[in-house]
Amino acid sequence: MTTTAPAPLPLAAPADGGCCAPALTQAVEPEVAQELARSFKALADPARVQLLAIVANQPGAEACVCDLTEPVGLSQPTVSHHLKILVEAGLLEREQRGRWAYFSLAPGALAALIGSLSAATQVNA
Amino acid sequence: MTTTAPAPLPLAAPADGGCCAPALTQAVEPEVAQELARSFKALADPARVQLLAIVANQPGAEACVCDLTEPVGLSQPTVSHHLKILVEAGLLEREQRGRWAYFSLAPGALAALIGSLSAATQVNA
DNA sequence: TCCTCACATCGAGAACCATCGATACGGCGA
DNA sequence: TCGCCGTATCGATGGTTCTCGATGTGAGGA
Repeated sequence: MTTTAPAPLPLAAPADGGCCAPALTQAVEPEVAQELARSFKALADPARVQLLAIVANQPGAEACVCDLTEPVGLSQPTVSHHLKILVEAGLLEREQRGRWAYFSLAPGALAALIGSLSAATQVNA
Repeated sequence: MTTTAPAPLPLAAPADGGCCAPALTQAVEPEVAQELARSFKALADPARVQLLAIVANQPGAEACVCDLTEPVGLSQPTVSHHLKILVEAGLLEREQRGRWAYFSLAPGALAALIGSLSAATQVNA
């Protein structure tokens, strides 16, 4: 499970810092940051953004690999590789139907990711 | 400007595809996808997510480099490097005050990014 | 004026990632 | 059963990025 729940985001205790401000030692748990970064890494490639958008805009919001190879202009193994990354990030879902593999948006995954990001960067002055 | 406006997201004309579905040739302009990926790449590192969260949670929502080096556990040049990437992505703003450099969240940048992502992946069946 | 401090830049080394051709796997029709 | 077709996996390669120590730069204070 890559897209973890938003979580309470526990703030670490502030320490009397150094030069200019007290500065809290941590704002988010390193694990949370790593999890967020892992999800964003899945979106950090133009091809994967395109794949996600194409799948979302397909009638029925699903597509098989043969529909995706041509639009992104990449070879079939490369597209398969990107799709695997998106599935592992929890952003896409894969369904084998006959000899075709259909990919669809994982419902709520993007919303959860956005929620976690918003929670982590919410200003509490 | 890295975080471009959400844009109308023009859908390309569908072409009679191959095996399973008609398949539109493109769902987002390659430029838009590249721009989105560029922004997400800035968030695709745990250190940068932590930096963003720490800055956001500082009193006044701003911090200088010396406040950030220790919490993320990286050397000062590395932190400076990450901060530069975040600034270039439009997520942070830098203000030189005396001999300290203060970093703060760029207002609206994250919201714009989320908006673009949502627009690109919105299902229009 | 000189020294100190905060930060940025440089150069190098290691790790990671995107991409491809070749190939393996599994379902389906003949 | 055999061959075909759609996908996934493998191995290699070139480019990117993360990280550090060393060094440069510019502002403040003595």
